[in-house]
Amino acid sequence: MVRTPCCEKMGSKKGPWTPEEDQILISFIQRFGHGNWRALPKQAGLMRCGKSCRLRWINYLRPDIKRGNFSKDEEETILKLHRVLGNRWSTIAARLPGRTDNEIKNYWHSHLKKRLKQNLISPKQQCDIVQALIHSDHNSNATIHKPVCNSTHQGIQNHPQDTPNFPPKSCNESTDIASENLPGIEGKYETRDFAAMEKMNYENCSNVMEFWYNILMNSGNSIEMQENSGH
DNA sequence: AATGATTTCAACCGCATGACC
DNA sequence: GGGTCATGCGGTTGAAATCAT
Repeated sequence: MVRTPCCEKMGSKKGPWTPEEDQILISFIQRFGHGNWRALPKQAGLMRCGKSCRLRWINYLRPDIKRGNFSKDEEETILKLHRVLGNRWSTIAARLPGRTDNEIKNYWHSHLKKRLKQNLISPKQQCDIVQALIHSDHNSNATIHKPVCNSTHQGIQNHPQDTPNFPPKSCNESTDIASENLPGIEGKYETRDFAAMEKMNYENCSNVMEFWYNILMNSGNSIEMQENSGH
């Protein structure tokens, strides 16, 4: 399949945004919103492609962007979530209000990456993180985010791309699992999440906690665990 | 002060996915 | 069912800033 380019290559400006361009984009979005990014630059009178406008808005111009240094709490949150989720920056960003996936990704590569190797956590700690995720989701009515199946029995240390045979070849169809079939879990699953689920057999799990824990541990076996354990 | 090395981060690129026709 | 479009995501790049010598 031949894809058309996301924007006209000819005449589309690249490189750093000027304050004037920023102002045009902000004014336009404040007046008309951003229903169609592809059409936006033409309508707003910007010599940029829609993709560039979208990125500029999301990563820099949005009014709710929190700028400045990361707090200790934010740092810890990123570290913990990364252990569970891997390089799923947008999922991590969703839990840090005002921070963008790009910002977190940059911060990770420039500041936090070095700490990863010397800071592996135990399965018990992973379990704690999963509990925290689930409880925060229950409290906020947010969607439970899906960790990737890339852990080892030593604790999660690999990224998906570092994991051989991941995702499994047998799970290549894009299968959505409706929330009604997965009590306690909202939303759809990505293919690789389904792959993880297929591996550990969801039916063997008695609760959400166990389900996530099994995914994290990349285990085909059920484990004994009670939701809210330790409380 | 000069300069080369390293770090930071905004922006770009290519790919995946879902929606629509 | 297949093609196209629109969007979102993660990886990468490269210019600017900062640091070390």
